[in-house]
Amino acid sequence: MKTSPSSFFILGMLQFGATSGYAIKKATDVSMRYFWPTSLAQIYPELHRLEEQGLVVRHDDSHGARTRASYEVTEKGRETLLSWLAETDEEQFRFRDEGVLRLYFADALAPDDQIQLVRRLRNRCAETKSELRENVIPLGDALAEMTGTRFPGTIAHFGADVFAFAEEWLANLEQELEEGEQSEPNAEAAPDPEAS
Amino acid sequence: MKTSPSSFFILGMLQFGATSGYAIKKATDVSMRYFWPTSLAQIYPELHRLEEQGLVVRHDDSHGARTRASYEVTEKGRETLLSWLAETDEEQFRFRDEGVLRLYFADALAPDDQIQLVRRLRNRCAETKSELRENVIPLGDALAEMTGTRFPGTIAHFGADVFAFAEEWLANLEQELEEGEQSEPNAEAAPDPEAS
DNA sequence: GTGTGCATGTAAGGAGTTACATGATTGC
DNA sequence: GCAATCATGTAACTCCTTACATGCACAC
Repeated sequence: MKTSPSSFFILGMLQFGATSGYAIKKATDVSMRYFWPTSLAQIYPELHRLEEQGLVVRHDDSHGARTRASYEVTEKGRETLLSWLAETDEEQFRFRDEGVLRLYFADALAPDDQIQLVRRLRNRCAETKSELRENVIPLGDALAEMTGTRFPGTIAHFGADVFAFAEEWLANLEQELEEGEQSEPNAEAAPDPEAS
Repeated sequence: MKTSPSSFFILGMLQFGATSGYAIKKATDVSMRYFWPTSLAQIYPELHRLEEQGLVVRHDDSHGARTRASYEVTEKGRETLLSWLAETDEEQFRFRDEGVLRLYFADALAPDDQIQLVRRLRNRCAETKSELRENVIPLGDALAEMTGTRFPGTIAHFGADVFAFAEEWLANLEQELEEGEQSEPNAEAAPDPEAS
């Protein structure tokens, strides 16, 4: 069984202080929802695999009749995580999004539907941006102030700013499409927003 | 068998003029590599499924002893594609990237290694941006001029601009980390670049 | 007493990848 | 003659999701 990015994700979350599978899921839903969504059905088997590999040890943390496991990262686990963090062969960005795929084929739509589609994509960017600004960034900033752990907040800022940029870009595209429709029904391809 | 985004991708590429599975793969490698990468092992079975569903018809286009299939989108296929394009329930953005995950856990690294990591991520953004500007955008622009099909070019511009933005953002972060390391070895969390 | 949240798991299946397997044609 | 490209597929495997299954604890 290979050690995949998901394994490192679990390992990293444990080192950040989440002790149980359930706790990892809770923490992820708040701060990593947009960057590394995960499910309990993936976390639990992964924890078992990490234990088999000796990267974590499992302690029993049951309260009365309610079972609870608490995991601890071993020295080997810490080393493994560190060497993964320092890996120098960064893979290519890949970014599979259904909305972008739709936009790619948008020439098949009527001009009005094209505008609708762009508007929906823009709204989606705006929602994600707002969610990050309102709920995730404050948490990240608080974490940085309390514990000095700053990168979770950095990621939240990064995401919010990128989504804000995408939102603006799509707003420009939307306006262009609207103008094209109004004034020149058979307009030729106008320059794209922020063309380089 | 459900009609997934990948099915629509194949369907859309056929309507754009790619006639065979191999041709779809070639076209994808050029223009959609960063947005919807795919493999032949996915394309061929998908084409068979689309045929079973009556969304495409297969013609034999063999040249002598070399077999070649040529697919044509049916009326039903066109309708299915259009109704997918016009769907109004846009799913949440999700964006799973190993590099971003590393950055999330970067607090575990020494300051110098943090800078190295950010630099690698920035370079990766820069490479993707350049590849899009130099190779993909010209193709998209040419397509728009020759056939009026403009959105493939729009996607290329969008991608290039977003990656350029991310590159700049990471450059700012890198500079901040460098300054923090030089002047204040025990610096508290500095404000993130372009903080909102 | 009932719903919400805590807590841990398994089963089934879809989506996507790499590796394997085969063979024709074209250009050097 | 040989390599690269055209062309089509299958097998095995990983990764990830949804749905299923179970049960405790606490607040209202």
